Amino acid sequence: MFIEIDFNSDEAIYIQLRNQIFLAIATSQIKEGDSLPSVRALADDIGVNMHTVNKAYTTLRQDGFLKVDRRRGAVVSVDVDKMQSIDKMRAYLKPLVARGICKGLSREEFKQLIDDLYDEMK
Amino acid sequence: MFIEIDFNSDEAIYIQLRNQIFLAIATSQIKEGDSLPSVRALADDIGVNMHTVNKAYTTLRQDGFLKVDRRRGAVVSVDVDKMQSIDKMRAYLKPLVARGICKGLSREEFKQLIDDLYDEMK
DNA sequence: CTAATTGTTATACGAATGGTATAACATATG
DNA sequence: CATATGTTATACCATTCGTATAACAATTAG
Repeated sequence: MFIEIDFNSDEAIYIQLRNQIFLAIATSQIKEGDSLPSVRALADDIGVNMHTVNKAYTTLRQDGFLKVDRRRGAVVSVDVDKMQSIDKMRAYLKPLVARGICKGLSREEFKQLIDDLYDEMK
Repeated sequence: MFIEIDFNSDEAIYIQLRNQIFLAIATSQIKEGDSLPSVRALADDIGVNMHTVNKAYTTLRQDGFLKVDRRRGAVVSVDVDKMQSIDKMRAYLKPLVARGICKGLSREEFKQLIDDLYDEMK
């Protein structure tokens, strides 16, 4: 699989897992309609407990990235709600932009980062 | 003061505190060289424990936003290291951009958010 | 049909984190 | 000298994170 967990990170495992699934979807390594490994299989693969994977899947489902089909497992299915997505993103970005301004980052430097990351992923 | 804590938030108090200090510096409500209230005074003001404020101040100091002067208390003093700031910001932004791409946000919409937030703060 | 695998849920445990509560110390201020 | 400061230490409680079993219903494979 495409998952790499850093067990020495201060970031929770289920958060790392969630972020890497974001990344895999964004970079089309996983596509809409694809199934993810079962919680047990993935847990076994990356060497963590089943519940840790289940927690990642559950948050992804709640945030509208997965749907669970009894016969197909966890299927990538992204709910798109532009308004809500933008509102959430603004809330996430706000403290980061504030931090950046404090550190003297210009909006051009910020936008360059966005461009770089988009180029890296798409 | 300019601080408002949401005690029902799932975000840790010391994180909310830190973010609002970011915001206050970014919007020039607090300026380089200004002193922040003492940990005890601010704790008393917003109704939390001294140690919670101390934790926020400590992380702000470690991240180069404050310096502590024995005679002047916690003084706003932003260490600027462009390279390091950009590297850190890229790491913070990466999972957010991935999330945005999944939800169908274009890079223009992303940059618009950045512009909005900059306009709001500066 | 049977056995195995699936998602889901429940419970329990240990470790770490978040927040509170006192207390103490050295330094600086009035 | 008395007060307020930043800092540190300890203790306690609740919550979270991760792990460990276990069980259940439903679906799949043989």
